[in-house]
Amino acid sequence: MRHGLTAARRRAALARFERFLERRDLRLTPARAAIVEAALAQPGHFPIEALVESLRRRGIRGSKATVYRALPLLTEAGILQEAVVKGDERSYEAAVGRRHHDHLICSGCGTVVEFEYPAIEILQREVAARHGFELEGHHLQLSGRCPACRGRGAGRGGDLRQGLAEDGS
Amino acid sequence: MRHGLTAARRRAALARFERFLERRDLRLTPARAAIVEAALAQPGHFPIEALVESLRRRGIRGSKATVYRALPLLTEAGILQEAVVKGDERSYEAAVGRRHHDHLICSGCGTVVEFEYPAIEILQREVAARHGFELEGHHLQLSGRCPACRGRGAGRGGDLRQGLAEDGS
DNA sequence: CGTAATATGAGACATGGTCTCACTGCAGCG
DNA sequence: CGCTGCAGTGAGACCATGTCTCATATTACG
Ligand SMILES: [Mn+2]
Ligand SMILES: [Mn+2]
Ligand SMILES: [Zn+2]
Ligand SMILES: [Zn+2]
Repeated sequence: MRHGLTAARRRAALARFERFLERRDLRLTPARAAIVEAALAQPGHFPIEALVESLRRRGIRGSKATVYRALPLLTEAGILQEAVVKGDERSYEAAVGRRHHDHLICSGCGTVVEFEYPAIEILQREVAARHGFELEGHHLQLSGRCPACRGRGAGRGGDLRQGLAEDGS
Repeated sequence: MRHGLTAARRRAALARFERFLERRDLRLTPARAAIVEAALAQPGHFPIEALVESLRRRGIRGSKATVYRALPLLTEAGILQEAVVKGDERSYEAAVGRRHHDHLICSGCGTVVEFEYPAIEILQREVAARHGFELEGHHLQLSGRCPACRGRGAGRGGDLRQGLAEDGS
């Protein structure tokens, strides 16, 4: 029933988005709806460019500008969340049926591991409170050498570019 | 004796850098030394561009390329540390006589508050270990509304960040 | 010195992301 | 039903940060 599930997810996301937009006096236009769908259809972590590409492939018009304009909305609506920041390019991931989590990245092969650690989240809120801040968000990204890369030790983070091992789904 | 102090700091940094470079079979060239000095002379958090600018102003030649090439070295040597990532631009800060810390940024006015919270650091190591990673570094950046901006309750009320309550499957 | 390895500098280049602006489609009005 | 006002859109010009190239300059060292 993999399909029924994603359909449900999509519906849920659209509903949520609609509510969000209404609160903001914005409209759920065809373009925005298409972006939501395409976003949810992306696998695991995806770079923005992939989303734009995807829209274009689906024949649906969708310009870079529109996508970039929509992203903050989707994020604030809780449909997407920023995932990994690698150098200059940010990647996102769906956030609808998922619990919040952060990322651990291998500096050797690029593998990304997700982790969920409530204790850390709590301490973050604690820190913010201690400074009188109202916490809105955070970005936590650990980096190190994965088991595999540690084994083959040696070569200075070599250049085994892109281990798209990811995880996603 | 503000001056004696910075001088000492500078000497310490240079010594440390030299040791580091030696271990790596690299040389402490005039350019690299100048960059170290200029870096330590920067105030608080500074964007890379400011460092380049500073070198140029001191009459010392120092090309963008050289600075960018040196930055990872200074960082690994523990003389600088990446500070805040705001949009596309990274800023650094001196790390010599300082303890490691992370940042809390106000989304309203941009104010940056530093905090040190050992418990979080420990948990991070815990997470890495749990996944068999050898932790090399991390980036933690909280964002929220500072006391001042909260008071002035200005716009942007909306988005109450999604809590942990979720689920959908 | 002489020579090879290393480092530097100026600027060309790549690239993610933002801005501009003409245009479109639709809600509200007469 | 035509207007009209305006949020929204799309194509691409534009911008800024950071990377690469390659000719030149230093350095180590026999
Ligand atoms: Mn993730
Ligand atoms: Mn700091
Ligand atoms: Zn790895
Ligand atoms: Zn503030």
